[in-house]
Amino acid sequence: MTRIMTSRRHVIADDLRRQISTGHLKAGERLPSEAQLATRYTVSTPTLRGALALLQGEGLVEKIHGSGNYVRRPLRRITYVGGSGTSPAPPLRATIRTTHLEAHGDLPALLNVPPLSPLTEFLCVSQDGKAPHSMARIYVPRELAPAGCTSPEQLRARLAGDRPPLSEIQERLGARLPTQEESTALRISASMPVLSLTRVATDITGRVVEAALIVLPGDRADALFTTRLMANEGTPTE
Amino acid sequence: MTRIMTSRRHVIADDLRRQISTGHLKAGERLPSEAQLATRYTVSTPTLRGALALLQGEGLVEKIHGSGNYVRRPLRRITYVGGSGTSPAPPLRATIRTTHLEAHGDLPALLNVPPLSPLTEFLCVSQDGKAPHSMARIYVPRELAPAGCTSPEQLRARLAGDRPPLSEIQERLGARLPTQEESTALRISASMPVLSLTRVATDITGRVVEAALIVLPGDRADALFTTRLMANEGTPTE
DNA sequence: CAGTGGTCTAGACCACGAA
DNA sequence: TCGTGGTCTAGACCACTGT
Repeated sequence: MTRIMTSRRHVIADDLRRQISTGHLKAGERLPSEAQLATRYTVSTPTLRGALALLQGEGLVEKIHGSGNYVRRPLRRITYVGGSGTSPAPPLRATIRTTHLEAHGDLPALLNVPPLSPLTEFLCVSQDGKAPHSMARIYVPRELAPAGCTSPEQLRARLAGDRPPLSEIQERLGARLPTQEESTALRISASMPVLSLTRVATDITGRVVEAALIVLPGDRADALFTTRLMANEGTPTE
Repeated sequence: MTRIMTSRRHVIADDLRRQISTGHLKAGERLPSEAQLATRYTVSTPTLRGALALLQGEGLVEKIHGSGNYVRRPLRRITYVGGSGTSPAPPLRATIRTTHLEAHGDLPALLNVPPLSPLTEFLCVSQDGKAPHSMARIYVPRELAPAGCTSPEQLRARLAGDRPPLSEIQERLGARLPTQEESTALRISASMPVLSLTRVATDITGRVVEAALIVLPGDRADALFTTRLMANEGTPTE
């Protein structure tokens, strides 16, 4: 149908894509300046920038203002494993910032606490080498987060003791474009989708122990859920 | 930081967004032509189109080539419920096309069958009123899909009888931009992310009974997974 | 400072949709 | 056919990065 959609930027993008995939342009390498490329392809700069925007949207090229366009290094994929109540990827370094705040916005409903009740937030940015790989905000009722807890792992370990055990983990996933903050933190273009994950953990008393808002870059992350069915599946009557 | 990013298209987009949210521009209504809007805001057409592209990316505006820009109707959200082995949304009408083909590409690995083995594909596009809401390709080994089965539900019902019961459902989710086919079928812009879901159902003999590739539009769909934990959670020694 | 990308202009021409 | 959006040009000027 609309298959002959061969605008100039697509032709140029195809050519650059080929040069990248054949190793003619190597990972990390800087591309010629946009002006040079525009001359080479005999197009105007907006057209050439359109071609680069396509590649940027595919995660093949990273633009750095004032510096140039760079071929992105191939990225290790990460898989978020659902249902376990643990954060994205164990073997990654993470930068954690702890903040005390009061429940506002969606948080009271998420955590099932009154508005303005005290919470502790852990802002975690996990790294894989130099590249950021995920960003998470973890919220915990403050009384469950003893002072001195600087990471959710510490917290979980400390809570494992005399607290009622967890009973349910609910995870909601969506796809959207990143906020400006997210695209900066994850070093992705504003047009790269992110997998947005909201995880709520409830203990057997029905109390919400933790809510996590996790953002994973769409070009190198996915989420995996495995459900084992018991031998009682007769008619799944909704 | 880069908070003073007030380019013209952002100013224009903000103004149009406000007009939409205040009802000054009503849902379904056609916006003035791009030329008129460009004159009104005293910008060039590429700049105005940049503003519309922002709104389009947010799902507020739908462009129809040759016809105009329209305010999108507010959309009913749909939630895919994971772990149940059923397709997106029961109360929606679906258009189904059945095709016979041979396993190729990723399908042999997904279904754990030899390449070129016969499969049946169900292409399901579910509708909510006039708006498409999801798109799914469901693959079944052909010997499990008796002729006359024209829908996965029929199929499931027919298989419920003497077949070994299901034992595991694995669901992998990612966020990405739609293919051209998907953006057309789902009537979303090419820059609107989709939630991509791959579901594989295995029976207790280890045989893959069904693989489904499901695409949900990011602006009106999410996926929900609920995990009930048994009382054996000691130390998650991962 | 020089070089880079970011934004914008004021047109032009083409492709599509509806009457 | 005519009005719509889609693409493109050949510049201009601003903002950022690195030396």
